[in-house]
Amino acid sequence: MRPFLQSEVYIHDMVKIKRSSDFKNVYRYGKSISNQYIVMYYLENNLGINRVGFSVSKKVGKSVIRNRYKRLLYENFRLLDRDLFKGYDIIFIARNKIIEADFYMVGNAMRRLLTKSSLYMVNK
RNA sequence: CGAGUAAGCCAGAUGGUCGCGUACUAUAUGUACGAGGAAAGUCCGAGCUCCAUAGGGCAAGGUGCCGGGUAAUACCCGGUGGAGGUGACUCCAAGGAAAGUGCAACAGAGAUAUACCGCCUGCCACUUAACUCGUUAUUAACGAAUUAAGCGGCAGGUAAGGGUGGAAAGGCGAGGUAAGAGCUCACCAGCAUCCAGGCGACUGGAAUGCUCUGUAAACCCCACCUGGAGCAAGGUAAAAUAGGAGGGAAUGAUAAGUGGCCCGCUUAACCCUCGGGUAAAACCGCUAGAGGUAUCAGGCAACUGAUAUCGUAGAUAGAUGACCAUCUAAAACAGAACUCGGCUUAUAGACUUGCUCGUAAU
RNA sequence: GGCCCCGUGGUCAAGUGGUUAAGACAUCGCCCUUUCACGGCGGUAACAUGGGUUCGAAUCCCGUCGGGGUCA
Repeated sequence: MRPFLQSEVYIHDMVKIKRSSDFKNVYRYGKSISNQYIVMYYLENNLGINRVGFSVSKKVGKSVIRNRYKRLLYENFRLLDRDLFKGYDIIFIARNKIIEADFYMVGNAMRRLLTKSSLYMVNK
């Protein structure tokens, strides 16, 4: 795994998972949790920061649709990231039913998953 | 006013808060720029890169009225012919079936030539009728010959008519004939030759000759075009047990490049020497290009030329989003991935212009 | 992103212009059996889609849609 120095990390920067091996690692060893719109995988990474990846299957729609829901997932995660415990790799996978949801419904679904997985600092 | 037809244009805007990619700098509360008309399908054509500076032959594939435009095209423009529409106008893979081969199910007598029915002629047999002759005889009977009609058979002529079929030997009329037939004639249709016009497709005209099924998005013939692969090409640095560099041997046989085959070309192996520890990433290619806009000139037009002016994405888990306010309600199809020219397909709503037809008024 | 292949009943599939689209499994009904299975008889059910060529198209040509493979 690539060395990642602590000094490069800014507090509110979003770090994305880019390597195929990282994705496979999370899928293989991480825990999964889901609801009707989203599937979430998460795994401790011992880096002190959160890294996030998004995946939208071709079955969801054409490229415009897929890009839009990736952005909606990204934007919602960006708004929630500051209230999360740090040190996890998280992957969100959109399910087919997500095309029925708008921005707020995606955000609520994501918040419920993060609360259920105890990553969300509710009391802050 | 209504209906229609053709062409063009836009593809939410403005403001605020948070956020993303690239470039730059004075390095931070920074500045600038940041998806489409189809970015799509990947159907054509090119640039570019590698393989011979892309070579020869066969095969295979594509295009297919004519002329022009273009880097090129299967695209575009103008024309010809055909089809549709009252019209504006639209559509057409539109060479050759008279070079040859194949196929044409079922139906039908017969499918590229036929003779089933029918019509006509001749011969034979039978029946009937008429008339004549002979024998017996009162009418009448029998026999023979001739003629006519009918039915049947045989031989021949015919392609008018029948009914099938997508298609049946050019159409229709008259003459003609035993019956018929382009057999002959008039008109019409088509083909060949000729003359005139046009760069040409083709158009017009007279005479002579001829009458030919369809199918080439069946094989084929003719004319023209096409070498293969694709930015995951390819290169730089780095690099192994498989990769690289240098030198030698060999010019046979083998393998690879070469992705239809053969020839040709290039490289490799076989030996010796050098150097070297990572597994999937980094960088280049990567955006200024057959570019856009305006004016003038040429051209019916597509387009071309000159001048001026503009600066316009470059990601690599892949950059444009979220929310609020106003515009009546912000919504259609849809996301660059090397680039460009076309085609095809998808598309809410809004706008502009030309033309045609109908109705009414003047 | 590039390149290529394939779509025939519920499933597997034959069919390369011509009569009603072959067959197997599955399914439905009847018979057989005390019942089930096996077996026998019969039925339902399809050329992805839109055009074109042709007298005639699952087949030939073009477009669209869907599915799959491959290339570092």
